[in-house]
Amino acid sequence: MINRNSPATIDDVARHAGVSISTVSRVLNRNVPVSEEVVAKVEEAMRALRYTPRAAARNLATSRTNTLGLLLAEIVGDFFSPLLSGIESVAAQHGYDLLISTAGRRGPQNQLPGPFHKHNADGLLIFAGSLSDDGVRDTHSLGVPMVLLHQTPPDGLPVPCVTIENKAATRAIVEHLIVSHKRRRIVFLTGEPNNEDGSWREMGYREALTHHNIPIEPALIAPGHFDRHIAQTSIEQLLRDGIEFDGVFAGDDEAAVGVYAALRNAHLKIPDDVSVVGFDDQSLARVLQPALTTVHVPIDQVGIEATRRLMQLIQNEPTEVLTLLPTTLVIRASCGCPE
Amino acid sequence: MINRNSPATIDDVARHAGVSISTVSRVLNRNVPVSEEVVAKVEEAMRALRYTPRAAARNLATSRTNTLGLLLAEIVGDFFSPLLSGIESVAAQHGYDLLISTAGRRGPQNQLPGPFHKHNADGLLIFAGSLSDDGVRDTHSLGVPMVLLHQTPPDGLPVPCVTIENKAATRAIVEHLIVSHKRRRIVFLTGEPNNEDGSWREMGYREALTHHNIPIEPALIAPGHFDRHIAQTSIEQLLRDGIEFDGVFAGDDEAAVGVYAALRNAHLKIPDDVSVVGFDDQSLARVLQPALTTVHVPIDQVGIEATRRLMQLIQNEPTEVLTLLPTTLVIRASCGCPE
DNA sequence: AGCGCTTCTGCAAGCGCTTTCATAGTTATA
DNA sequence: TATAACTATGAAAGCGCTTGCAGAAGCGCT
Repeated sequence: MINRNSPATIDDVARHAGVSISTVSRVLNRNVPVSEEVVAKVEEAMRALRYTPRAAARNLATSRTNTLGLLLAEIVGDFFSPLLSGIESVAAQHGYDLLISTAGRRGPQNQLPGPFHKHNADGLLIFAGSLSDDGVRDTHSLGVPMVLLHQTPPDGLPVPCVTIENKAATRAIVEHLIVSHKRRRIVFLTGEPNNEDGSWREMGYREALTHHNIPIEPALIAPGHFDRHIAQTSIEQLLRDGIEFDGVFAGDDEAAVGVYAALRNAHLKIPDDVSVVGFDDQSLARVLQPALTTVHVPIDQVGIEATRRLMQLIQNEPTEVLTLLPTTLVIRASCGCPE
Repeated sequence: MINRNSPATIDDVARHAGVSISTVSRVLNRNVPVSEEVVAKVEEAMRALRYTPRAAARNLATSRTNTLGLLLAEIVGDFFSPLLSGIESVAAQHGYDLLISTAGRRGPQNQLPGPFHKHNADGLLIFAGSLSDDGVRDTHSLGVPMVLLHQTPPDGLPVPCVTIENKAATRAIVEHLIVSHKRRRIVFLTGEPNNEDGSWREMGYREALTHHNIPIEPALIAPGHFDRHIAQTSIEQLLRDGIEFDGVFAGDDEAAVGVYAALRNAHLKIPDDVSVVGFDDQSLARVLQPALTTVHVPIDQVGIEATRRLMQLIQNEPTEVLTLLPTTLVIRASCGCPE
């Protein structure tokens, strides 16, 4: 075997097999008939030379990258693995690779990060909080196929968006507290200011209260930011301020952990003294004692659906602009129901 | 603005700025002096045409991809986010993008998956369970820079490996059970058969027992596979078989969740009746009641160190073959210590 | 003015592949 | 048997960028 320094190219294979490079290319792509005999020869040559085509060259020639870009705010939490695994599976199914990048702690960017500059990925998946409205507008105007996750496009731009049903589920879980457990003073822990999921959940909360003629009390609305420490601090503050409450909608499960801690430190019993509910149905919801009543979010489906939409976009097929995935109530014990 | 269908190329920029494409390239790369005046003209042109260079063309010309490949068995669990976030941060620092692929449920592969075929990434990070020993040998012989995570290379191949200290930490936590809590019949839940972390932990367990003259009882060693359901089933089986024990090393925190569930169902008190300890210090360790005594694993550091090693390899700098990251005992309440 | 330097810029040759077009070889049809 | 109609293959022109080489200025010297 001729072990040259640099890896084999299509030329080497062609020479070894005694055919032209066009033929090798055709064996590689199988888009045009090639005789059995030649295929065998070429494949043998490829094996002998340990040939693998170089992606860059194909990309340049075809002006396609077979790569999807995933842009995230940051890589954290229970959320992330199922989302990514959903995305990866669909991308792989379609023969696409996945390039990942984060906006990091700098917050939403106006510019796409380097890896995703135009034509370095065939399409983009943009997760909430990673690209500003201006950035979305800009990228869209460049004609890059993209879909937004957990974030709606600005100005009604026709950019597909995949997210989950927040409002009705929140309303349902809060009404469960009101109707089944006779709670009247229910704390609402907010998401971060610009978080759309959080805003919708707050609307659901308000609807539930209003529908049952319970006045909305600003003192019961405190920051949670989907963070256990912030949530814990908020609850401790309410307790210290002597504000009474008999229920808590934590914003999400992660925040519920903080609520549990604050309540435990104050020697308050869940659910006897206070009902607590979360949102997301993360794997820790089952682990908490008492088990957390929450809303199940099909986060892997978000990844799957978003990637499907993106594939359609790339293939110029029509696709829905808004995909709202259903969420479902998961009653466990923290609301007061028997386990 | 001339809005042609296809995006601007370096030629368009050169024409617009009245210079040659070489000059544009040099402005792009800043590797050769270019006069201020020309730089300004070119940058203006790039802005006007919304030019962004095409990665494929650069890659082809330079025969570098500026991309790192990350190969995983599957994307699951608490493990994954910090690992990836560590990797991503170092890669980004060095100007590298991250391409992700999973071996999926098919288990370790002999072949690299498509995206990573030679020269489609400048280097590879291979996580335990994603590439077989043959695959590692093969890829290494191709001269692809690579580092292994949580997996040692076969045949003492000089492939850098980054993993964590398992044995001493396991021995320490088991000895803690023996010495501080007078446990004598300690269950060991294993990892999956070929998991190296699991094997080292088992050695640490055996050492601890032997050192304290406690006979090793095969009946106390059962499968845990770092999975809460398998762990729960194993504990339930032991209980059903009437095998007595006063302590459990669960293998990892995830398995500890299953142990908690089994014990709770059997109305056994942790830590009064049985001490339970885990490994990893996942975020749920603090959430369990009682809080889980475990071993802290710096998983983000594994990602960071591995990526650093890979960068050194790519730059032909010398690098360590084995990096063993330290783990530390985290005493909480599940062993019997006061919280 | 002429010389050698140094700086900056342009020319042109690739990088490794795909793909159009033309051609040689085969088979079917009249 | 001549002709049309395919079929499998090859030649060659790109895809958009980098970079070695050479040439053109500009500079300080002699």
